[in-house]
Amino acid sequence: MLTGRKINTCTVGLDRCTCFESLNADELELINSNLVEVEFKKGETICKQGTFATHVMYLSKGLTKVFMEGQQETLVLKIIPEDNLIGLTALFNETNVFQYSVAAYVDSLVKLIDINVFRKVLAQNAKFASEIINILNANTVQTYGRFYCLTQKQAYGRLADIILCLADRIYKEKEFELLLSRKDFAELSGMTTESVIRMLKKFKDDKLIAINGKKFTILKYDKLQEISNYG
Amino acid sequence: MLTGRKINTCTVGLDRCTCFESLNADELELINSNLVEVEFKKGETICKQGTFATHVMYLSKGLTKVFMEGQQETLVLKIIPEDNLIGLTALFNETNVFQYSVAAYVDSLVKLIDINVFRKVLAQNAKFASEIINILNANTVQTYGRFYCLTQKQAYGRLADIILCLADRIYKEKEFELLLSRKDFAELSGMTTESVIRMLKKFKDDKLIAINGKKFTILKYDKLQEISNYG
DNA sequence: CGCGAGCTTGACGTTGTTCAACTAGAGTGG
DNA sequence: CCACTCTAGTTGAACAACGTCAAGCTCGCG
Repeated sequence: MLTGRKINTCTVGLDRCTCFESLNADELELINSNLVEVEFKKGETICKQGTFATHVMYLSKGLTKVFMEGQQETLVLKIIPEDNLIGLTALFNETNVFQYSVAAYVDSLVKLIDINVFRKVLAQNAKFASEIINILNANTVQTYGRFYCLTQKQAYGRLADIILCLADRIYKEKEFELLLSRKDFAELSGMTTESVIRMLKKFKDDKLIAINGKKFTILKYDKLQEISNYG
Repeated sequence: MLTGRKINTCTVGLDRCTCFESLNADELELINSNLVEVEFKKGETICKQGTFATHVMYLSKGLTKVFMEGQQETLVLKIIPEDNLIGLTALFNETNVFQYSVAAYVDSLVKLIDINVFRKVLAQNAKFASEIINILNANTVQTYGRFYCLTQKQAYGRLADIILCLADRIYKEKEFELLLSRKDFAELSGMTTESVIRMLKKFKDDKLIAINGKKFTILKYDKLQEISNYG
């Protein structure tokens, strides 16, 4: 049986990351003096699967996707909204290589923190380390949820899921301007562009949502929720 | 493009966990004096999704699966072999509740470590915390791999994958006695029992593997690898 | 010897993909 | 201001991969 909270596809990390609050002045200074802020345009790659990880990143503005690239298929692991850390997984691992790529869905601002500085602070501040463990665990739980959805739910359920997720956790409005192309949207829900379009149309015909170009409006939240739960 | 290492379904955590080596005598003593060892029979539930997490567990003997239970579907997140920690995800999270269940594939021995004691040691020993972060990250990377496989590869690829994984990482032999039922095996490869059987038969007919009841022998490792990569 | 759980097989259905064609809108250059 | 192109979006028909269902089989065990 399911636990109280429903499993959903929505993998967006924490609402915002507060871990830096446990650093003392010196540590903050150390981090800040080894930090560069970089702007990425919509669509640009922020980090590339297989490259050497030299920085931990903090997304101060924008929206990004974390994804794995295979021969032809790509899998979106999660989406990361503002005020979250990116690339923690590369912190400690044998290879020091990014296991995934990150790309900007919209114009984004990223702070690059030297990975060794980050490690140093981790090694000397157990409170901070605990916070990081906290973040990693929250991420893992989210990923498990998405994993479940993408493998066990069928397409209508996944689509309903993603729509609710975007409304609830990204835009925080029942009506929103989807910044993604149909292709990106399809990738995110783990299906083909054609399928997304057909299913969106079905939702539209059934009056569950209204679509006007890129503008989405959720009309029957409960019904979508039901579809998402049912599978 | 894929990075050098192939993505595979094999989610088995670290080969063995060495994190306790970074504890000092007092800390070890603290952990050990708050530790109970429990035996679980094959099939028994070690921890249940939705219950309150009171312990971190260490699997000293056996083989277990970590899985999420939905309405009817269940998803195996990973399998955990001997000498690995279980339930780290529950360490810090708002709800303190297990997001997944764990069950024994075979008779297993589990050490239960009081979660608060574990937290205490974490908070005072940054080196230990780093080790734990290391483990969490290794787990995450493994899970991402499995996530990719289960969503992007088709059934033959997944099956080939699992067989190779069991041979390489669990049994460490090209010939092994599968301890799982066909049903468990199907669940692990993310398909139905019937499909597993049909596909195993195909592999057998193609002389890629030999099957004798529960005994599996890999005949053409390279070919299986190819199928696993291709999808 | 007979029972039952797990295993195996076949026929059939469903879901979602693939492929190919068509449309609409956004820029571009004459 | 109008072709012209290019890309994203949309639609339909055919198809493939797996799942479902129902039936039979096997083997260990009482």
